[in-house]
Formats: sequence, C-alpha cells, structure tokens
Amino acid sequence: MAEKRAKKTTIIEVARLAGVSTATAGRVLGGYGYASQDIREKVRAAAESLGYRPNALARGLITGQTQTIGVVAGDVESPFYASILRGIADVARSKGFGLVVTNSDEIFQREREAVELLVEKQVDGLIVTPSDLASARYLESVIASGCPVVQIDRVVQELAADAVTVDSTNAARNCVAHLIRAGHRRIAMIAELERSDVGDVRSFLDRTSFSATPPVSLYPSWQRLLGYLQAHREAGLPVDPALVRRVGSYSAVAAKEETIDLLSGRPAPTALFTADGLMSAGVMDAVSALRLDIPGDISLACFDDLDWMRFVRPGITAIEQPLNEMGRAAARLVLARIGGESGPPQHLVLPARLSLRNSVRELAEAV
Amino acid sequence: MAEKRAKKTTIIEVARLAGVSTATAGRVLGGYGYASQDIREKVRAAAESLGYRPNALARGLITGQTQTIGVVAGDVESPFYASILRGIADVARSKGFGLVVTNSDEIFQREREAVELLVEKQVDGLIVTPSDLASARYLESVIASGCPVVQIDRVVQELAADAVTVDSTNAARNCVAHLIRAGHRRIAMIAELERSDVGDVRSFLDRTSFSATPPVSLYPSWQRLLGYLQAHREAGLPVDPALVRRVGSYSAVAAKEETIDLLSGRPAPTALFTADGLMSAGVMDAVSALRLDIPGDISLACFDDLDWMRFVRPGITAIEQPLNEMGRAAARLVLARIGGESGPPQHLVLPARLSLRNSVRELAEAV
DNA sequence: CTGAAAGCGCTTACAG
DNA sequence: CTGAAAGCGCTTACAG
Repeated sequence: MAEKRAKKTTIIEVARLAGVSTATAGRVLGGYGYASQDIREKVRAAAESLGYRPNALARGLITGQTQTIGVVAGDVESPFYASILRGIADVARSKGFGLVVTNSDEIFQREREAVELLVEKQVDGLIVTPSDLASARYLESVIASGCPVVQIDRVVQELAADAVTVDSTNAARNCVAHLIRAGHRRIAMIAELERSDVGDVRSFLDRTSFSATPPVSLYPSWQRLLGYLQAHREAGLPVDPALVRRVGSYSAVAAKEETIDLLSGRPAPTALFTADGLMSAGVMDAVSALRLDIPGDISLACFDDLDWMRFVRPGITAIEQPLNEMGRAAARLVLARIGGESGPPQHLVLPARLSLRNSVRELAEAV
Repeated sequence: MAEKRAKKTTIIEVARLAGVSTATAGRVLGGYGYASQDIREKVRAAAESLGYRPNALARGLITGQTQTIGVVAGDVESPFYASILRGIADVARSKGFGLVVTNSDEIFQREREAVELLVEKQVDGLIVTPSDLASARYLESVIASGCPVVQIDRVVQELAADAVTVDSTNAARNCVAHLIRAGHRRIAMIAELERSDVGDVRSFLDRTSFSATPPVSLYPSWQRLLGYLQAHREAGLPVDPALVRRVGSYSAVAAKEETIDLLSGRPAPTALFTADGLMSAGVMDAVSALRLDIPGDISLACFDDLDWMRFVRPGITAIEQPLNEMGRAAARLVLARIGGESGPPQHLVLPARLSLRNSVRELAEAV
C-alpha cells in the first residue's frame, strides 16, 4: 500500500543543470568552501528552478551533527513544562536548531524509551527532567557516547551533566519566614512529597540537623519542606507535624481533601503554604467550599501559582519560578556543550521571585 | 574547537564480532528479512556487548521515512496549543514516531521558516495551525513534494490538506441562544476578531445573509461572532453593535479595558460572552475591579475558560474545546496519510462542549 | 537462509 | 577555484 512519493530533487540534479560537479554545488548550497561568483549564481539559479531543498539527513549522517536538541519533559501540557519548553524553543530557534519533544509523565520507563528514541535520532544534545533520581545513572552511557545532557529542575547526584534548577529551599524559607514575621504561628504546608529516599515526612521532621542534608539531592518538593523547617527553626518556632500534609501526587483533588481536613482541625492554621503548583487550584477550591475569606480567615502562599490568581484573588502570596529562563538557560548550556565547550558540569541555581499581593504586605519590601 | 566525540559503534562492528555480513546483521537488528535462530542470537549478543544503537539518520536516508512528525504551533506555552500538542504526542508515541515542534507565534514568516526546517529534516508529515489563511498556499508545494499536511483549528480554502477544527459557530450559537433563553437581552461579546478578509465588525454585522458566509473560511473568532449573530436572529432579537468588542489580539489586558468600558455603558449588558480563551482572565479581572457579583450583577460565558474557573468561580458557563482530541485526531490523520492512505482531504469538525455551572442552570439540560 | 555489491544524498579530504 | 573519489551507516535487491 505504499504511495508513490514524489521524488525530491537532489544536489546531483542541481549540479547537472548548473553544469558543475556535485562537490561544487554542495559548496555553494551548503555555504562551505570556495566558489567563484559566476558559478555561485549558476548553481543558485539551478537550485531555485528545481525547487531544491537540502536533505538534512544526508548532511547529518556525514557531519555527525543534526542541529537538533532532544527534550524529555514530564508533560508538555502542564503550565510548568510548557513554559520551560517555550524557553528552550526560543533559544533553539535562534540558533537554527530543531527540537524533538517527548513526555515521560514522570514514569521512568517512559523516560528511558524517550531517551533511546532521541539518541537513535542522533540529537546533538539532550535536555531532561529526570523522573527518578535514583535510577538515572543510565544517562551516563548517553553522555559517554558523546551526547551532552542537561538536567532541568532535578539533579542526579554524581552524574557528569549540567543542570539548571530553582532555589526551592530558599524560596520556601523566605516565604515562610515572612509569614512568620507577619505574625502567623500556625502555618500549614500542602505538598507533594511523594518520591523520596529520605524516608517519610515524620522522620524528615525529626532530623536534628538540616544542614546535613544537601538540598540539591532532594526532589524540589522536599527542598521546600526543608525551607519551611529552616524558617521555623530560625524563628525559634516549633513545627507541628500535623500541619505538614503529604498529598502524594500532583493532584488538585487530593490537595483539596487535605486542605479541608487541615482547615477543619482545631486549632486551625492561620496560613497555608502550597508547595506545588498544580495543587493551588485544589486548595482554592477547598477555601471556597468552606466559605473562608482570604486573607481574613486564612492567608495563602503558593509555589507556582497559576497566572490567574493574580486576576482572581489579589490576596495571595506567590512564589514564581523563572520557568522560561530555566528553559533558555538549559538550551544555552546544551548548545555550549554541543559547540565543544568542555569543563566540569555546570550547576545553575536560579532564584525564585516572591510576589506579594495580599495582606502580608510587608513581604514586598523584605524580598 | 571541535570536541572529539566518542565514535559510536556501527552495524559493521556488530557484524564483524558476530561473524556475519552487515546485511545479515541489519536483518536481525532491523527486524526485516530472514535470519536463522542461531545467527539471531549471535548478532543480538554482539550488539548488546558493544552497546549498539541503530542510527536513524542512515535508516531514514535509505528508507525515505524518518518516523517523525513535524508540528508548527502558535505558542506551545499557551494552554490551547499545549493541550493540542499533548494529544499529538500521545498518538505519535504510541506509533513510535518522534515529534519536532516549533512555534510560529502566529507570524507567517516564522511559520514558513519552521516548515522549511521541518521539510529539510525530512519529517514524514506535518501538522500546522496556519497563521495566515490568505498566504498559506505555499503549503501546496510541501504537499506536492510528498509530505502530507494536516491543518488544525483553521482551514485554508482550496488547500488539498486534511483538517481538524472545532465547530465554533454552533458552539457560540448554542451558548448565546441559551443566555437569551435565560432571559438576557443585552449580551455583550468580547473577542479577538483581528485578522479577517471579511472587513470590520460593523460591516460583518450589516450583512443581510449570514448563510452566504461559509463559516469554515473564517478564523475561529469570526465564526463565533457569526454564531452570536445567528442566535440573536433566530430569537428575533436585534444586535447592538456597541456590545460587540474587537480586542484585536490575544491580550488579557486589552480585554480587561474593553470589558470595563463595556460594563460602564448604559444600559449595561446583563451577560458577557468572552469568545477567546486567553481573554477570560482579563474579563474576570475587570469584573473583580468593578466589584460586580457573578451571576448576580453579570452572567459570564467563556470560550476555552481555563480549568481554574471551575474552582474559583462556580458561576460561569464555559465552552470547552476538545483540544486533546483535536491533537489526537490530527496525528491519526497524518499517520494515515503517511501510511499511504489516499483519497480526498478529510475535514473533521469536532463539537465543543457547553459546560454549565452557574445561574443559567437551564443550559445544562438543553445541551 | 546468507553475503557481495550498490546506493540513499550529501560532505570531505585530496589532487589539479 | 573545481572535480573525482571515497565514505557517513544503514537497507535493498540480487545471487547463491
């Protein structure tokens, strides 16, 4: 059932029409090597009249470069990855690179298959958000084969790959510190806190020394919990474990349930810190359902609140991650490696922006 | 400054190690042609031990297929395109296809360059949201060269390419009809209505016969205006041109200004129909700023409201486009063509879903 | 069932 | 400055 595909014109036909060798035609059309003005024009005219388009496959096969970057995102439909992807795409386009995009849904097996596909397609470099920090050593073979890898949002320990992350710990710490400064003493936290090699929340809370934990080795959600703890500790305040809720996955519905349960407790929290973007909607829903006033009854702070909160609820403190910039930085890094830049792995840590638009006004200056 | 890239193992080395010809090794590894059980194992073992990965470039060069689909979206960061892209990606992945993604930002020149890039990369098919319906004939040469094209969201007249769109006209018509049935007589409309070959809003409104306009030839925004008009006409109601606002671009800020102006007019509208997704936030912002109650002071209906409205404002009627399905359908269509399916261009028109969650309760059953 | 040879469409040394 | 030849890593007829 194979269709007869229109055969495309090749450089051979262009060369023949222009009366030169394919080597010369290639030099003109590919923009490498010398060619006299006279021949240039002839070849260009021939290419034009035949509607010639170079075959990037053939070129890539011989040059060993495809001018393509592979991206393994969690889910390009989520605002988080969509913004990162846009940043990557902008830099790629400006350098004439293409982008092959895949979703892992944070499933390790899927990530691996995606990387396999991309490597076979001979991408010049790879940008990945590793879905399982413990199993990601397989990336070493990719790097060893000459394909540079840049990690985004998460960092695999001891992997010789560049990385771009956000300083989640400090962002959470600053945010919670300012809630404390504004007078809050019972600050609840709603977070994913799913994958972890540091045990459960309780044992994490029980640790005597936080400084012993290098934040970079944690998933962002746990980094934020660390920041939450640091802020309390620095203020000399105790942490009530009942106020830290592990939702367990990026689910607005689950976040809603936890929030309702949380706000029904006595004494109720006076502030709520939502540590993962997609949960904000669930938290908001719970607050609406309980008919609570913001910030009268409860103060809210959210990581990665969606843009809409700005419009709908002026009374919310938001931690905004520089997602576009994260993508751009990752693309720049991978392009630098592709360009031959050597040296030890770079680890870029971008600051998050605390954006204040509610009762806790004092936050604005403080940050 | 060229790095010494680790040279990858080729099929030649695998063949040598297995003690067979490259042709035989290829048959085993590529899964085509015959091979004895004995040899199969030897080759597989050799490939395994050498860490062999097939080079898709070489394969593509010879087979003429890259197992890759090219996508030209407006902006993958917007929820609209992000959802479509996800649908495409799901189907592509299930068929073992890769996806090369680009943004046009609805700029024609950029779209063209993107298509050029994708064609040179030898994608097997193309999914495009044409940014300028009048200039999109250039796609003909792409199709003629054997690369099938599927259009999304918009349809270029007389282009022999499949298309997947949403029935915007009927969705808008139903929505407005139900607002009318709920008693509204002054229904305002906020819409993009930028690009057009049908003149300005006023002349569009003045047309005596709407049926003369084939909706498919219009940009979605204009199709929705058509639906708005049809609903009024069918109810025997006049349209007040002052209630139809052309925002001119996908801008929440501009939408906010128009909405404030609109709601300050006397007599004020009792309902507001926002015809383009990204403007909803601006409209909401205006409603908040004016301290209006929904749906007490004003009823709202939005095309493509973001998911959040469900959580934040139960009092809003939403028209939900099946974006994931649009992407999936487009991917299926293009894959069918790649598979050799011939026949006249397919034009899929998907229905939008009217989602009711406010005062205009009667809508729920009616749809 | 297996292998030698040709070739996909380009680029890359190497002569001239 | 230009061309003949080789070759990138595979697959595809074609013999055997």
